[in-house]
Amino acid sequence: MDPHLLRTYVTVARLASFSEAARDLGYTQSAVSQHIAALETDLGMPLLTRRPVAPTPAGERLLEHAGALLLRLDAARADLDRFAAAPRATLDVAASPLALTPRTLAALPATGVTLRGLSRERVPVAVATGEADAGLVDGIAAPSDPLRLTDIAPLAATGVAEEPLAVVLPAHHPLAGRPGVRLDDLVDARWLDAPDAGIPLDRLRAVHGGPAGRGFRDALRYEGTDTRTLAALAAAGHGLALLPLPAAAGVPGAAAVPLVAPRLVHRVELLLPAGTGREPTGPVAGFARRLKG
Amino acid sequence: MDPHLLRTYVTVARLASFSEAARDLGYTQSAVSQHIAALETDLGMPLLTRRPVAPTPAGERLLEHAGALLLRLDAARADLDRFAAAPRATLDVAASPLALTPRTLAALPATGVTLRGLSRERVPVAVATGEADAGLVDGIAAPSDPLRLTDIAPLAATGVAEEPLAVVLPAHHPLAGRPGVRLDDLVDARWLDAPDAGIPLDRLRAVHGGPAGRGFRDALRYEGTDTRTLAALAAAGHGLALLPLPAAAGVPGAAAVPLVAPRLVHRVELLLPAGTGREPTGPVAGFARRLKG
DNA sequence: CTAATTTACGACCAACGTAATCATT
DNA sequence: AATGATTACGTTGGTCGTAAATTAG
Repeated sequence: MDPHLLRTYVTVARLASFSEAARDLGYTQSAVSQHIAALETDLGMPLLTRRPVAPTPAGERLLEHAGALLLRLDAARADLDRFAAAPRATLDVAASPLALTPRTLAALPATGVTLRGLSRERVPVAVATGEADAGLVDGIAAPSDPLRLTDIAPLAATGVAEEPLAVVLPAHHPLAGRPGVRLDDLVDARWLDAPDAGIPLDRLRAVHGGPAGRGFRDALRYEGTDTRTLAALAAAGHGLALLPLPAAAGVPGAAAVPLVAPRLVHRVELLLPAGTGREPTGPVAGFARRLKG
Repeated sequence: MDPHLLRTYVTVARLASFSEAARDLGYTQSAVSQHIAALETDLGMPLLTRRPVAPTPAGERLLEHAGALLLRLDAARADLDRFAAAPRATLDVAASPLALTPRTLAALPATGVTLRGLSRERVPVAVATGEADAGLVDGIAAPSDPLRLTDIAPLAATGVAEEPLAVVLPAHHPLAGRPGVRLDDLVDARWLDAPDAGIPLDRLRAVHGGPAGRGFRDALRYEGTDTRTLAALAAAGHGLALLPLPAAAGVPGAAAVPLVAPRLVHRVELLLPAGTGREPTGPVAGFARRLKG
């Protein structure tokens, strides 16, 4: 269970080839073979089938563990490096698309900022591994409830914004004129599945019916990150979309109907590296202060 | 950042001595010294002060990471071992004290059960590291909200019981006759701090006022795990206690007043190792089925 | 037959122990 | 002075690369 062996293993599994992995890692193919053999001996079970190279069921299981493990390892090193490093003059912010509201954008310093748009899952990773100094993630939750983030490393999360949710539907939709809509009424509707631009459908199913929750069939899947495109798709009748009310309002040809039940909000949280140490300094501190204050 | 070095490091930090750590780990003191030196060189900063041996600020930070890392490592190995192991004939259940309700106890098989009482934090660890086949944890949460557990490894959590909460107070207390009580009314009261037997005070502060929440001063700290003792302390006027209503009722000399605001419940969850693999078999499966069904 | 993994073997490096040295109380 | 951490150094075991053997498509 040496991290080196694990890193080799995940690379082999990802590339589905010993030789490719060797090239990728700067090893010889023989070394890779020995790594895998060592792991399989250590754990007492085969992890990969050869020709074609694919993880066995046990190997699949190991992949989950190994990924998280290596991530934590990188996060730990990054955190310690950051601990000793000189205070930074610039600010790298990782943000999921819907986390960029007028309010969060206004809090960014005027100069020296790099803004990196990432998917929701990758924002905490970027902060933990030191690729970003701060993160902004969005998600849906009950009012004043924290977001459920996968905790890679100890990160401090602070809520910085909560806004109502709205369903975007074509202007001619029967529910378009209503002052509010219940999620129950839309279980059987066709939805747009846009995990990066909007709210992922499985989150909807989760907050609604639990894991066994059927419903919320997807009509069309949009893999981009542009909210306007998503709203346009909804306006064109390709399916319903769930967006924060401010983002949903003012789309031509579409109506934004606030979601009134269940009581959910769109929430944005600020992610900063860990906690027990001293307070952040420099641009990060200013950014955090403007967001919280 | 070799796990061996990390394990040595946490041991040295825990025992505050190179020689003691060496004895504990079966190394010579020289080897321990070299391990620490290697770590400090690798990370480029001192981690421990010598004479007395104590972690530096950076070392403190590393301790957090290292603990989680080593735990995950153990969990991964245990999970893989379990994957290959023959189906077990006995059942080891780890449970926090208040998770043992009549309902959960009734679901235990008649024979071949070992029940291990642990603190709330240690139950997930026991399941993840394979010390237990299943876990029962309790905590407070909003109705039908999952508990917030530290995720050591991928564990499947299922809610198995939710019951109202009640404040235990002396029979002569002014609020004793009331049909219900609000937490707001009790912020300034003296509370019993019994993290293992009852609800920890910081959880109360967290659900109430957030991290800065003052109030809920502790009058007496009880470190045992016996709920009857806790109730007796409350009856004797040593402070208030928060318990699940069934556990709080029927205590001589004490009144149990249901908590009506905020809307919180005492929740018990069943913890099973990971998910993506096949379904559990043997006694674990029966236990889980009886609890869920 | 060809492409790719495994095995054999030798060189090198890293890890540990013994023992001497150094530092702190 | 005594306790305890560090440094020096020799031995051992493990890791990697080269190259030959083997296997599967």
